[in-house]
Amino acid sequence: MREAKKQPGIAEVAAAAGVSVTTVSHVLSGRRPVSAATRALVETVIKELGYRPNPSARGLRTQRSESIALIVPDLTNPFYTLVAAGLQDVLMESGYLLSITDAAQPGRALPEVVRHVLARRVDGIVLASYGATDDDIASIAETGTKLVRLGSRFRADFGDVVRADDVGGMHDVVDHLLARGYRRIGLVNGEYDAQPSQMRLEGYTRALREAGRTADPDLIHFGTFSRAGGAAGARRLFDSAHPPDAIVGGNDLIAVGVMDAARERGLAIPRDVAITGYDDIEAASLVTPALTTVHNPAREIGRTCARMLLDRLAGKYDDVAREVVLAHRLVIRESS
Amino acid sequence: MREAKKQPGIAEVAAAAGVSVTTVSHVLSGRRPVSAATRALVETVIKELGYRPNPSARGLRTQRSESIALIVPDLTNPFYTLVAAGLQDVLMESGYLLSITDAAQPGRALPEVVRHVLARRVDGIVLASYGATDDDIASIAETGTKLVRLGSRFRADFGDVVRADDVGGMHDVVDHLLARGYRRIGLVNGEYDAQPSQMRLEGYTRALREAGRTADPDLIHFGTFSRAGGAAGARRLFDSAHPPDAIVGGNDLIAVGVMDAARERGLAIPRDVAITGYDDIEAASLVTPALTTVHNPAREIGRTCARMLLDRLAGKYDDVAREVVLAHRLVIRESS
DNA sequence: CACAGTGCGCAAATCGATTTGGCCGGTACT
DNA sequence: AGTACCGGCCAAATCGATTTGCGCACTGTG
Repeated sequence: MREAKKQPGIAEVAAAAGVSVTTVSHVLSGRRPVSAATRALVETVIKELGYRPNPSARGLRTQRSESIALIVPDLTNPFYTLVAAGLQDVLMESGYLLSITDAAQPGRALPEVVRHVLARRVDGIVLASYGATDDDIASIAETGTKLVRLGSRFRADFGDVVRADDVGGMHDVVDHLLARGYRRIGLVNGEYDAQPSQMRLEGYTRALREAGRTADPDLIHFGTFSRAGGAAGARRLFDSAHPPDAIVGGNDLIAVGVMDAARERGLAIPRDVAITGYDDIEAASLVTPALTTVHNPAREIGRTCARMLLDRLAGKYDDVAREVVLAHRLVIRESS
Repeated sequence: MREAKKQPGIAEVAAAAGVSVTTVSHVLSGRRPVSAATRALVETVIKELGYRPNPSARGLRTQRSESIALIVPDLTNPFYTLVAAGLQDVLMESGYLLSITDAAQPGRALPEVVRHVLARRVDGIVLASYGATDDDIASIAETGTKLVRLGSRFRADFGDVVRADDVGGMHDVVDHLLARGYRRIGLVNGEYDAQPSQMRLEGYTRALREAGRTADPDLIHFGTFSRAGGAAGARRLFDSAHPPDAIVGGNDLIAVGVMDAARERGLAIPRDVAITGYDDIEAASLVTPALTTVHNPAREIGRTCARMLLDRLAGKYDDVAREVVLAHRLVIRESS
């Protein structure tokens, strides 16, 4: 452990360059013109000394932390890691710090997490957690922290929204199954009050309706967006009076759980029962048989969130909230 | 978008409580005694006003940011997300902010990432990237930023190290394969200069040696810690003069790639060839056949790193660097 | 009664940047 | 020639907390 060398401050730079601290600040921020000669001089001095402005001092004065927070329901869900990577793509080159928190742990529920990041005075929040209540959103809004929500229903007073076209995606899945001749199509979904669940349900029922069929409530199950949740839901469907010949999962993790359950029952996939997922996480192509699913452009979603947040922080778009809907893509593999 | 309400400062709190800002600060920090009555008064006022100290102001004065950074080679590797979750477990309750960066993107290589987090004056860094050079480490050390390295070889002047017992883990895997009667055991490993690669190689060769056999260099391959890398390495081994009857992968992702390659060749697992992984990520239990692997206590590793960093920041242990080695556990499934 | 000791609170300096008002010399315009 | 303007720089105020030296009032002791 070597000893810490004291980092130079703006005053040292100014002294070494023979100018005032004001001038140094101006060449850094470009808020006022500086002659080319002076600018060059200051810049070389900065480089020589390895000067980096102290973010605390800057933040104190500007009332900005140049950091944004990502709040996800579950960090181990690969979909969200990809979103995080996409955010990082954009944020790092803008010098922003990205902090990532999941609200999946006991004692680390959403209100706590929100308090935590608000206490740190982040400039913006990307909120991907369905369980968010109006109170959660309100507590963010009243601090003036910019907010972009992921995959939620748009509300003008709740900030921007970035989401994929879940309704359309699920519609495509069901269409595909119908085209393949499956007739009793069940749905094992995630949390009932989660927005993605609702939108995927909507796509499912709409596709059935447009095909002149109607959804059988016995074949619709809500649980959690997890492998265990999928297995539990599938068992219930398999045990019903008229078991399904196809099950669409609310996401890929659920679909994997459905596969577990199908195997327990000795059902062959896709002969006895077809199974589909949603998101197209890495694991979707790993399982056997490979999972038919809908590709969700997670990384692009992350990038889009970052750009919207940066635009907002730059004062663009004034106060009109926006909604961006990204395209999906059906990926047909072996499970259907 | 509601309008921002101005957050109260310490001065408002002091005024409302009828005391000086000093006193408020003292009840917050406990650095000097405050009478019980005053303390109670101040605390209720703080709660009423919803006061939160401004981290920039505090950081400016204390020269601490109360934030730490995690740098991983690849955020989409589930092992690292679990480490991140473990860090978060410990850090959040201490009020620290965790920022997570991967160094996997073009234009986002390790030196850049290190510069980025150092510019943000984080208090500590958890570095999980093998590719770290001495220069990278030195640039961290000279800023006085505390460092904990993950899975690297211990060096007293490079800060603390937390790692799993990779040598022992791989030893167990090979022992297990030998016990099952496999005789030509190949190794498809990750990056040659990565520490985990080296330690896993060591466990592999040592186990063979102790069994009175010697490692055949034709059966050892270095590539990348990824699915594609695993497939490529396995193809080479399968094409060699005396192909292996078992392949141990440097990690689970590699093992999955090896499976891909085995399937291409029409080899049955584990009859024609046994395959093992390392880390025990979620996907290891998803693939068919389920993967024999070594459970790596990722979350616990993350927690341990966080505790060590916090201890260091609290000034414990002075300057003596420590190494913590965590236990592993062989998980036998269907692929061997 | 005087004096040392102690618990508690205040005023002011400080951290390192940004930002604003103003000064100075030179150019353009009338 | 006089006035107005402007580019380029500086000095000083400011952001919101922490920290230090000091003073006040009260207690216990010789």
